[in-house]
Amino acid sequence: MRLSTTSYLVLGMVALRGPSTPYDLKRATSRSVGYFWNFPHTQLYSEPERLAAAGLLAVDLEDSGRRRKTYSLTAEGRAALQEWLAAPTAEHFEMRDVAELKLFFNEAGSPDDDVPKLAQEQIRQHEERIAVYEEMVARHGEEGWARPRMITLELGLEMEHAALRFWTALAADRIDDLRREREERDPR
Amino acid sequence: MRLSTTSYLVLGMVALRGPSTPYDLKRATSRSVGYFWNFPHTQLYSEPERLAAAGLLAVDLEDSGRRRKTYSLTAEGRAALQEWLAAPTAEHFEMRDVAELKLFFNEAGSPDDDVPKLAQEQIRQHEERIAVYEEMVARHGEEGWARPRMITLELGLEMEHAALRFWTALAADRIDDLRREREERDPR
DNA sequence: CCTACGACCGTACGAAACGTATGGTTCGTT
DNA sequence: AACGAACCATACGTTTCGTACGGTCGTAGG
Repeated sequence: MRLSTTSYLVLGMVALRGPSTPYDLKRATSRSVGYFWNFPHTQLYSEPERLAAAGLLAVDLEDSGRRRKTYSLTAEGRAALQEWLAAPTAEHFEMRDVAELKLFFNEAGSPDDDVPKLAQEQIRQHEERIAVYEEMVARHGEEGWARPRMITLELGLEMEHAALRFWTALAADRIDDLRREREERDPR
Repeated sequence: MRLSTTSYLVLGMVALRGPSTPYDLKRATSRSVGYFWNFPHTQLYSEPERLAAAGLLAVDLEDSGRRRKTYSLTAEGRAALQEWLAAPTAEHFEMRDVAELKLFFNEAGSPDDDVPKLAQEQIRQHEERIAVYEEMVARHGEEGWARPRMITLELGLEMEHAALRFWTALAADRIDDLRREREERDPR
């Protein structure tokens, strides 16, 4: 069976947390690995099933109430995970940034300049995300998270600051442009 | 009909370039907007068809040889694009970074430390991408590309540098760690 | 010319991912 | 005990994905 990156995400999560239900994974991923590997939560129900069918996870199902399924790592699962971790990674990260797209197409048809609004909102987004990350750094620092997991927050922060710098500078530029235009129309 | 971001990407591209075939779009996007909105090239054959059916693009098909279809923007298409450009953008960018995932899961099961290799390769990737972007800045500067399109390159560069800084520092840290371990085992 | 070959171009198709919408479960409150 | 809010699980129709194949064109050598 063909394993996707999301498959390994599931294996990795179960490896880190021990036996987990899909909902456990959902909560755990939504505030960690979900930030740099985007996916819909329904994958966390279907994917473990596939992995169990392939013998990489073991299922333990509770037959009353919520009918929770608890998945745990098999030896094969652990081996597959390690193999993936050890394998070379040629991929560059992939991005999907609507705001940047809009910026790119900006004067393609828009008579009025939508960029300042766009920049404003992006600045808000990135500041908010930075706050989230910093809060996590503080909290998990206390909790003594393992190094590799802490460190990914640093990368997140670097990226966010880069984006924030960009949109901030862009907004400033636009304001300068506008002032300059105004001065040209009506000098002094 | 429901328009996706990719739909607007197509509309935007046709708006910028004028009448285009899917293959034109493929070449044009692969070295520009494709860097911050990832998608498979087959979309550039199916999506314009959908847009044409919705009246947002007009088709002109050549009936011999390659049976090329040339799409151009209709008034409705232009209106849809402008509406989208003017609409507020709440989204934060989305990322998919395999390397970061591997870093996150690192000691989850790996007896040997795969991080230095991982970092090494990521450094290579990002340096390469930076070179590509800088080459584009130089070339398109001469060609007099419009401002908004030039400026997205800046964001790309900011992001790449952020990632590069991160992986470089990480690699340096690891080397320090290893030296420290070695010294502890065999002081002096 | 004519043919062969490599690069260019287009699309079909099966598999996977997506995301919404729905319905059941649990728990705390009154 | 009845209710409501938050919690949890999944079904299902739609879209996206990516590979793999087949046709077309330029060109270079015969």
